[in-house]
Amino acid sequence: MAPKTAVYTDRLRKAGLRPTRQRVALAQLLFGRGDRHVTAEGLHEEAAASGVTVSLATIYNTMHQFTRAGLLRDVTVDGARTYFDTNIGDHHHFYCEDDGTLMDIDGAAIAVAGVPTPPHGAKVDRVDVIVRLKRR
Amino acid sequence: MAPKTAVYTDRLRKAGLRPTRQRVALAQLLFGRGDRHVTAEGLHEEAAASGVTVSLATIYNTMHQFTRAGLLRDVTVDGARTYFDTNIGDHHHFYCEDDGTLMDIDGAAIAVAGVPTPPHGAKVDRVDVIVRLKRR
DNA sequence: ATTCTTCCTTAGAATGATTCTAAACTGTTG
DNA sequence: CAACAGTTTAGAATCATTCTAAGGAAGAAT
Repeated sequence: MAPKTAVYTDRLRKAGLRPTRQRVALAQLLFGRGDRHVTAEGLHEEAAASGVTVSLATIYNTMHQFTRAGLLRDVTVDGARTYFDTNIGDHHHFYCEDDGTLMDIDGAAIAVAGVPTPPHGAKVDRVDVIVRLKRR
Repeated sequence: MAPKTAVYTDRLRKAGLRPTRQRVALAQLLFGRGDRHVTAEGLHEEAAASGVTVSLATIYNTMHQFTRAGLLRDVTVDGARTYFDTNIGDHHHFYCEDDGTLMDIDGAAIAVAGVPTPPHGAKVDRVDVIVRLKRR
C-alpha cells in the first residue's frame, strides 16, 4: 500500500511550507502516531532509524518552521533542551524532574483564575502551567 | 557606616553554607535590594562593578547552592539562559518573549484549580504558571 | 521538458551557556 | 597554629543550538 505522504504534503502546503522530501518525512514521523514530546536529537535518531537521511541542522530548521506555522509547539521546562509538542491544543504539562518525562494535562482539566492585566503595551500570548513532579 | 555583612554571614550559616568572602558578597548583592531576577552572567558583571572578584564558575556554584538551600529559586522560561529569583515566596511570572523581561505575579492573585493526581510514585513539587507576553 | 529563480538542505565551523578538572586557597576545629 | 575538609578558580571541555557558505531541489515560466 502507498505511504500516505499526500496528507502531509497537503498539510505543509496549507501552512505555506514547501513540501520537501525532508519536511514530509519529518511530518510523517511527528504527526503519524498521536501526541508526542520530541527533542531535536530524538527526532534525528528516529529519522535515521527509519531510513530517512536528514541533517541535524534541518531538524532544527524544520521544527522551528513547524512551530512558527502552528503545527508544533515548543515546551520550555528544562533549560538544557527544548521539547517540541505535537499536541497544539489547549493543554498543560506534568514534568518529572527526575527523569525528564513530560506528560500532557488536558486544558479543560485545569483552570487558571486571576491572571493580572499585563503591563500596558503587552498582551497575553499564552499561559503555561507546569506541574513539576518529584519521586515520592 | 559598616556594611551589614553579619546578616548574610548568619543567613549562610543557618543554611549550612560556609560564609566565605565570595558567598557573603554575592548574598549581599542578591538579597540587599529587594526581589530580583538575575542571570549568572548578570550577577558576574554586577560583582565586578562593585569591586568584588568572583569567578564565573563560583557564581554558578553559589547560585546552585543557594537554590538547593532554598535561598534562591530558579526560573525556567527561556531555554537559552537560567534566571534566578530572589523571591522565594509563592508566586508566578509574566515573561515577555520580546525582551526577556521577567515580572513577578503574587501567588495570592492567581488560583490554579483542577491539577490532576500525579502518576503514582510521584508527588507535586511545585506548580509554575508562566504568563507569556507579546508586544501588542 | 528545460531553464530560471528562489527556497532548502547540509557539513562543518562557530557560539554561548554551563559544567568539569585539578590545583591552589581558606574557614574551621582541635 | 596545624591539619583537614570544604571552596575557589582559570581554563579546558561539553552540549545544545545556530550560523555559514555552497550545492541541491521545488515551482513557475518558457
